[in-house]
Amino acid sequence: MPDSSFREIRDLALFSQMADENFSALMRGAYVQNFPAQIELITEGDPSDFLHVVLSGSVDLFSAWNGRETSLATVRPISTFILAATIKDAPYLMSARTLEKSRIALIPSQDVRAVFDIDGNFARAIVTELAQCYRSVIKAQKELKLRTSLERLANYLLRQQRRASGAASFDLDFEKRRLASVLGMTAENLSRAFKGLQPYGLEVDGTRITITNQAEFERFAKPNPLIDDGST
Amino acid sequence: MPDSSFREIRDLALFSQMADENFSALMRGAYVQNFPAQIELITEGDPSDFLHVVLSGSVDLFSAWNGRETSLATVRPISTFILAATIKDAPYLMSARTLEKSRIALIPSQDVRAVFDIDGNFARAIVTELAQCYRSVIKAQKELKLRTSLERLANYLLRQQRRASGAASFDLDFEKRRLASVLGMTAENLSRAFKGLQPYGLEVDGTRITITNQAEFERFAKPNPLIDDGST
DNA sequence: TTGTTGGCTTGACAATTATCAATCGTGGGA
DNA sequence: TCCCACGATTGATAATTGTCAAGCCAACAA
Repeated sequence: MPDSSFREIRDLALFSQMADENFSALMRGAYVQNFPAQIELITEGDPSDFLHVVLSGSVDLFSAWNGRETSLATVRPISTFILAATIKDAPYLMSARTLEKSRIALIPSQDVRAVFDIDGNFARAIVTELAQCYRSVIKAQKELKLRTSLERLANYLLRQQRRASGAASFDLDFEKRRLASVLGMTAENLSRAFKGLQPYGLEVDGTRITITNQAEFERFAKPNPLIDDGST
Repeated sequence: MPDSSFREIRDLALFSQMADENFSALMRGAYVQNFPAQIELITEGDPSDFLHVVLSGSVDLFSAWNGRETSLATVRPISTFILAATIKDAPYLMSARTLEKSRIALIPSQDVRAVFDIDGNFARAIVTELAQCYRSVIKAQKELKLRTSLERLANYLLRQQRRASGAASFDLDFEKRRLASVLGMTAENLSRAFKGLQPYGLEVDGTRITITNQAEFERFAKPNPLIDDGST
């Protein structure tokens, strides 16, 4: 593994506090690989052989049942995914595929578990990470059960706006078909939802979003930190 | 705190491996309290002052937004809740209320965090617990996004049947109004969903459920371990 | 016993969301 | 340049789910 990747991973909160020798032990069995777009990295139900770290590009976590499919999350650099499966030595609950050309580090799960058992700092960092992940999913669950599709879209746009430094105009960061799946609706409905938000101060031009009436838009969306705040 | 409660808590996987002195430190600040039914124990948004342990009775975790409310989970003895908020020292994402008369142990969150920092075994046990919780929510999320209300009910009944030792007849363990909320539908729709499952081999008499045609019922429900298995 | 309460059910209707088919528009390859 | 592929959009329609109002029924208290 090249030193730069090594460094990037070490700087993650998950790995930054662990002992040098343990980090080295983890990296010994690890390797970095470049994947083209649209490659299925893992399949739900498979045993969790590797902890994955997205170094560049992006990855879609999704799941299928009975012929249907839904996107559950998008992983962007630099962060890990399927940590819980790795720790529990349990099968993946989600599949993963690259959305674009991506560089991914693979760390053998058994090494992660071994180091987890001997390195208290690593164990504590994992706790923080898992608690964060858990709370994110709870928020997603609340959003899905408490909001209509129009409200979910409106609040998603507000979150996206904040990520894009808060300006009235910003771009969607992935294709609408996938956004629809993430928000739990069909692509057709997403199209209509964009239309449905226009009376509340929204303009859409392709992938370009403009919130023309911030106050009115927020009055409709009713964002709530206990659902929409990414950090806490 | 009475010795018996002490013992029950110590036997939880979360606490069983930690050092005696650390467990004692945790218990020093803890106390047990009896609550009547329908008492709101915590409110979402409040700071997480205590880790809660349900010793007897049962607790409903729910959330509200914009006048709507939904049940997210039910906690039964003996287990903890709001562990993630306690660890992260972040506000509760869910409210909690007793469903019946309940005995609950309260452990100051700051003590939990303090011991977490010094006891590696405790930290590791927390990881296991959080990973478990995380995977449970992911499964709930998949169920909600991939299944219709009829399918959710059918699979819920199969899970309930397994919990009740697998016999064809068994009882619902909570009122239908709450079941509806847990499954993400209205009480009226739940009523119709029960009717809608009759052609697939279901009989309902009040709270008494009988699956008259197990094979046909499962053919409809299509249970999947990656959504419906409680353990993994 | 009678009356009341609260949960459950039912029917009629409305809103939301999905499905299907067709069309539009853009960007890349021949 | 033209054509194709693919995602996005639109319209028509159907399925699903929610809302509102009324009625049913069992538990409970007076």
